[in-house]
Amino acid sequence: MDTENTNTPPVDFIRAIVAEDLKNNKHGGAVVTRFPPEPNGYLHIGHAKAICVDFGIAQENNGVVHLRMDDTNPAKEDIEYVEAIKNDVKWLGFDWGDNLFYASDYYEKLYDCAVELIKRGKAYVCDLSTDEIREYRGTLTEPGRESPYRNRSMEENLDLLARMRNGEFADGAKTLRAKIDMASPNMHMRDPAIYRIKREHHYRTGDKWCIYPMYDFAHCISDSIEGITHSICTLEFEIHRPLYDWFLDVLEMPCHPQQIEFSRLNVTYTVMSKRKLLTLVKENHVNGWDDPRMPTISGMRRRGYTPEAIRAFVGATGITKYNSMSDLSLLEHFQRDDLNKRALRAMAVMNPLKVVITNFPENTTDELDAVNNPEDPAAGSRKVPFTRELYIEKDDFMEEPPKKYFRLAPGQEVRLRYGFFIKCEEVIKDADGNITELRCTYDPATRGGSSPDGRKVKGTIHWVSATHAAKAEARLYNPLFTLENPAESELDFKELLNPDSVQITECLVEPCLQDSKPGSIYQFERVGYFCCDPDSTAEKKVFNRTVGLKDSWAKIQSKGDN
RNA sequence: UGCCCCGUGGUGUAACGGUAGCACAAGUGAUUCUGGUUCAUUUUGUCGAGGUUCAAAUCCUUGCGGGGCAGCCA
Repeated sequence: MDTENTNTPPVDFIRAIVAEDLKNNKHGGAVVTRFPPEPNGYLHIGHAKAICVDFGIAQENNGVVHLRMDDTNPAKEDIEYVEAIKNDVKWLGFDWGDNLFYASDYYEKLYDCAVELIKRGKAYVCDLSTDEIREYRGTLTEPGRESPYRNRSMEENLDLLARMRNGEFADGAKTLRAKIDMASPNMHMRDPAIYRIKREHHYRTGDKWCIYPMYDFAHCISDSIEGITHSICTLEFEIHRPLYDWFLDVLEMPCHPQQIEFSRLNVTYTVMSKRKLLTLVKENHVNGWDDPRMPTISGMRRRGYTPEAIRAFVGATGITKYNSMSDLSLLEHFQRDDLNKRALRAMAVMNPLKVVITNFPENTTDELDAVNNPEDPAAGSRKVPFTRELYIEKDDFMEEPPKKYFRLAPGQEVRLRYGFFIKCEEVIKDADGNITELRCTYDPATRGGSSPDGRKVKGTIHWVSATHAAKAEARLYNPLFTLENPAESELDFKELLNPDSVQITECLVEPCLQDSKPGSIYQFERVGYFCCDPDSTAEKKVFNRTVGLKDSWAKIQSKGDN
């Protein structure tokens, strides 16, 4: 029974195919998948989906996953990328065990297959140039013409291929082509090239080869060699499937994996094409592949995204066969969901406004208890120093507050988180009328945050001690990844990388953050989730904002404006 | 205007001829020492037209719409 033509429901259609194959004992009960990136760039969130699918399907069925570097184009590939790929896959939480493979390890076998193809009269060496081949290929609506070299004898083809390999011909002078059907409505079946001459140093095989196999030829055979049962890939390879099957059939390979396609992950506001990401890196629009603005796995890691959140996002996004655009807010949801449970809380003031507690003694520090994570009692608590001079967030004070503003205002009382109730008594301004300082009084009876007389306060704000706070740098990436408005066709980097894509702010953080290590993630209370960046120094920590907290006040405000 | 794939709320996805459900987003209310979290609750959908059937998101025909394919890239 051909599972392909059975009416499987769209969701989990891959699972359905695998289950059917298992039921029919198609591969002797085995499930072997593979994740086959080309090491020509860093992995991005789109690859995360492929990784989750490949590993997920295997794990569900007690199968194995091969990590295979699809390195058949020496011009683009590099060892740096293979290391990054391994690192990122591991970080995402997947383990390929000993099953690390390289297509370049199969070059000899692939060559033998090419010879075999010639012997079976299914391939020929063609002398047409690139332009001529294109011309002979025909168009989408017209059939192509056969190459004048199509009917060379087997002996001549064998000899020519051997000489191609020996480097007797110039780059591009000849190609080995599959002999299929120049009139096929599928352009990929019109005698596709399977070997090209390319004198390029390969990062693994060096200069051993001057001919390299093409994807369509190398991929199916690599799959077959490795005993892959289900070759899962993205939709754009759908039209390649007849060719995938053709090679394996003609060569009568003992293992014939089934290629299954699903749709790529697309996320709003982000550009996923490796070519574009490479351009961003190469032209220094960003600071490398792991720039926190990049939608790469390494960029997201540096930004503070967690593997758990990414996996949950990918899981929620589903597997289908139609192109879709997933909302970034879904990713952010899973990120908040994960971090809310795990991230330690800390107080950090992004835009400081000085507050003097006039009735608090000078040169005195009160050590207050602060809960590290209200969602996780096991996270314990810490001491936060409270002094006469503090900083609060500028936004947390309004001289003329609109209705429903719960924070500090002249004569109004708020709670300092884990601290005291304070009341604003006086607003100090400079000559230009800018607010420079607030003079407040505190209620000593409210130590810890609640009043013995049962008095309620609507707002709770965050703060740091002016004498104990540490200076830090906050990097706010807005709104997300690289792009404000990803163009589909060509990149206009000036427009894409809006000037606000990084906003660097000096901020003040509570002293405990001096000990934070790169990679550690905090929730700055009422501000957002921040990840300590490797750029941090001993004196000054750098924090990348992962994602902000939900802000219902912004909504209230914007509604008021309308 | 060739061939292939695909159309379910704003978005992403379920429902193998039998009650169109879930999540995100949005709205409302409650709780809260984070305007966070949590809880409750509301709104919005089968691309159109025919057909088969007791019954269609599902099967058929057709129209419309979206995507892919003319690298010696993967």
